[in-house]
Amino acid sequence: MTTMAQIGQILVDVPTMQTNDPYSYAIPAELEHQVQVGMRVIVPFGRGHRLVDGVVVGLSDVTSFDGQLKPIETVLDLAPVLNSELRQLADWLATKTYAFRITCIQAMLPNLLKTQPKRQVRPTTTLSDAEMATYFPEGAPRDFDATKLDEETVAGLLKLQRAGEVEVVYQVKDQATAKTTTGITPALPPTKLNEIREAVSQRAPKQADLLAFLAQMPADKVIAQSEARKQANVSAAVMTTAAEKGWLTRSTLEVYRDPFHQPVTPTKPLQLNAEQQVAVSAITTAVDEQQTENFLVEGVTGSGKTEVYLQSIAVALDQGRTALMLVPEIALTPQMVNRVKARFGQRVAVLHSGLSKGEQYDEWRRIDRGEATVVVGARSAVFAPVENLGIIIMDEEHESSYKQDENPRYHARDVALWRGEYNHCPVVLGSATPSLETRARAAKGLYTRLVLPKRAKTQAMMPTVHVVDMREQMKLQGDSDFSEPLMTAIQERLDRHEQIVLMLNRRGYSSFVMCRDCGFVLKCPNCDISLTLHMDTHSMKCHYCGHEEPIPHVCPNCHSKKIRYYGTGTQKVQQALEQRLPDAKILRMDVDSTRRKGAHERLLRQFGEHKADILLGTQMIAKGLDFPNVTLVGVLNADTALGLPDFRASERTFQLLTQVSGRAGRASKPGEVYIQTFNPDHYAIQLAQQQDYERFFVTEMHMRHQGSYPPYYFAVQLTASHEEEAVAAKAMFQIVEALKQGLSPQAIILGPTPKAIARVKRKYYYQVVIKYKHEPKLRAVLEQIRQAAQVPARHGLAVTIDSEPMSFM
DNA sequence: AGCACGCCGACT
DNA sequence: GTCGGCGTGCTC
Repeated sequence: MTTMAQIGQILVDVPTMQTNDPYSYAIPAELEHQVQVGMRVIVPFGRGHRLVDGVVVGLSDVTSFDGQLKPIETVLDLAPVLNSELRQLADWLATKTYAFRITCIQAMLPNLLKTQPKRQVRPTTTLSDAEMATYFPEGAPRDFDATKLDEETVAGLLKLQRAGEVEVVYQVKDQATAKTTTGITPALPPTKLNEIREAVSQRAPKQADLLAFLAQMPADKVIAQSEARKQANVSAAVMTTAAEKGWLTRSTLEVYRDPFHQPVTPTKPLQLNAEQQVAVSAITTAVDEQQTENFLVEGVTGSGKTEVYLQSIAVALDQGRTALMLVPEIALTPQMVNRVKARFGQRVAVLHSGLSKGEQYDEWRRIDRGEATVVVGARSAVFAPVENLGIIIMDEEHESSYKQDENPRYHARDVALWRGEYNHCPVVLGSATPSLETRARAAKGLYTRLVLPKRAKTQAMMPTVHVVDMREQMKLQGDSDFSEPLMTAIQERLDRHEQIVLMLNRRGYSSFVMCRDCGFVLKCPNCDISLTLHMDTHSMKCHYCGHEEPIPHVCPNCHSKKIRYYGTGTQKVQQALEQRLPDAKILRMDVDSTRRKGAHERLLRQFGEHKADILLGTQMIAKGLDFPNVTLVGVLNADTALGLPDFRASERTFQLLTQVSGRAGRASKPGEVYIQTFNPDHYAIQLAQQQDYERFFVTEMHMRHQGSYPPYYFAVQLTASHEEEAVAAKAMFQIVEALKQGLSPQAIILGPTPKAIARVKRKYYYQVVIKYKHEPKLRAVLEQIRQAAQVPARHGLAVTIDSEPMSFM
């Protein structure tokens, strides 16, 4: 071995622009053999002895820093948690998303690997009884978190600190703990154990059982005590006796928290149809040849995309490579996971937010150790530490949940493409309704387009889609959530014992209270949006900050009693439906009814078992569910999304309607879809009715071209927020000034404007959007804005940069 | 982020 | 004259 490095380059966990580059730390002799690049460490940082955590990103013998180096305090890991690929990815991501490097690294690691820094205070001398009683009522040392203590205590403690009577100590706690259980191993050779067994008293049959069990155990194997007890059929007491008598030794055994303990029945690859065959062979050729060829697999629900994915993955695995499969969070139902597990068994690891932190960590370790070679997960799984990737799949690539809406504001698709290039492996993007960006890139030849036209299974007929003009319905029967044609169709299904899915766009978005006399709308005192009526709690709630107040019976503005609900929420629709169809069983599924863990799956299972006739829900029902007995799908208000001030409104509406239509009519029963709308002539609705994605793509591309929107232009959105509207507005005007100065005249600057919902959680939001084609100075200008935003950040001004935002709202 | 240093007004 | 407010710069 060559001489060990003397200096570690550490990215400290202090997200600022000045600490975005690594700092040099001395490696003490006793840590020389432990420290490796990619490990987490604890280092002293700043004056005093504040401890922070950090990540080793380099080792060297020299440094350009000419001051006194501080030594690394502790090494937190036994093995690196970030390999070379992920370290490079973090750097790329930081540049791409204008985020701090350490923030990117944290986004890549499981939550449990985040340390918890803690401050404590303790007396340095003997304090008076009064002081002890005031400041250390529960003894010393005590936690010192200035944000949680009252001002008086903080001030008092700081005073004592200045006087040198107390000191602040720092701790950095590593949360990463593996779950353990007691393991046992035979302490004596089998012959000896058998001897003892024969000598043991007749009145101790259980001890004899255990001895027999131990005798047949492999000598060097450790098994869980609980497992041994089951197999030998003995109690814990017998185990303890055996340990005391020296027959076995106990040890600590590391176990995984397995989130999917239920057994799955293995499946075999299905017979492919011609188009599927073409797709699989194109993809697997790229896998074979280790090419960074990327694919767009276009196929409607039931066209057999998943089978194409699974068989392509199988080829990668056969070559000793690994696979990553990304799905939207909402589609990560046990149904989906089981399908992959059924094909690849123990090799599959699952990563998503439904798992506990411990389970996430364990799945992550199984991947890290190479024990799992197929990873299925939501957005952040794109950072899974799989090595030697042979294929990356991203299902439902158009889903907006692939974009993270906090720092780092990355799109999982971009990360997937980066990793595909790094690993020389194909990336497969799949969707029935690809995002315009992706479809446009396929048109340019950047992705190979593979189309799966038919329904794979029974050639089930595509559903008939009816558009119901609600303006006419209004004239005919007044204000109702249900049109006549839809009600008739529902009744038919009920008579035939078939099932119905009804979708309401957006949770209670329009269920606000309005005064019919003066038009007054009850709004949240903290946020700039209407409060939503919740009949379950009999209160008005704000969906942004959670503010809650009683339902008004008198208008606060004009004191009229005609203050009523307006618009529609799932609960109100459910009530109306129950009234009109007293015999139908209705299941409601929205953010409120699925808040509890597992509620989502439970509701779906109930519906699958036909314990209800009608499933009523928000967008979430449009995705990933597959019930053969559903022959009618109704969209109650197709327009809500259309009216939003967003360039993607049509795209979203089209995707949603197409997707939900796919829920109707599987197997042998033909399906019908009713779309209720006030805009029956809108192209997004018309083309969704005709299920004509290609024409929608062409039409929408034309609209985007007209409006200079993505994918014709790149876009960056900047937001400034502050408790005082004037501060946020002023900051945004200054930003716009800087942009105008720095950018070329070709750059289109939209704004500054207050955001569509200008006030959320007591803060005002202002934004600007830059649309551009070629703007070499953009990075420099944005970095300068980022730099300048640091000073006012101390006074609560938050500036965010979102490259390629999902919407301009 | 969090700490010290330094510059200002209000107090013993 | 000093205590303590906050604005600013720096942390290997």
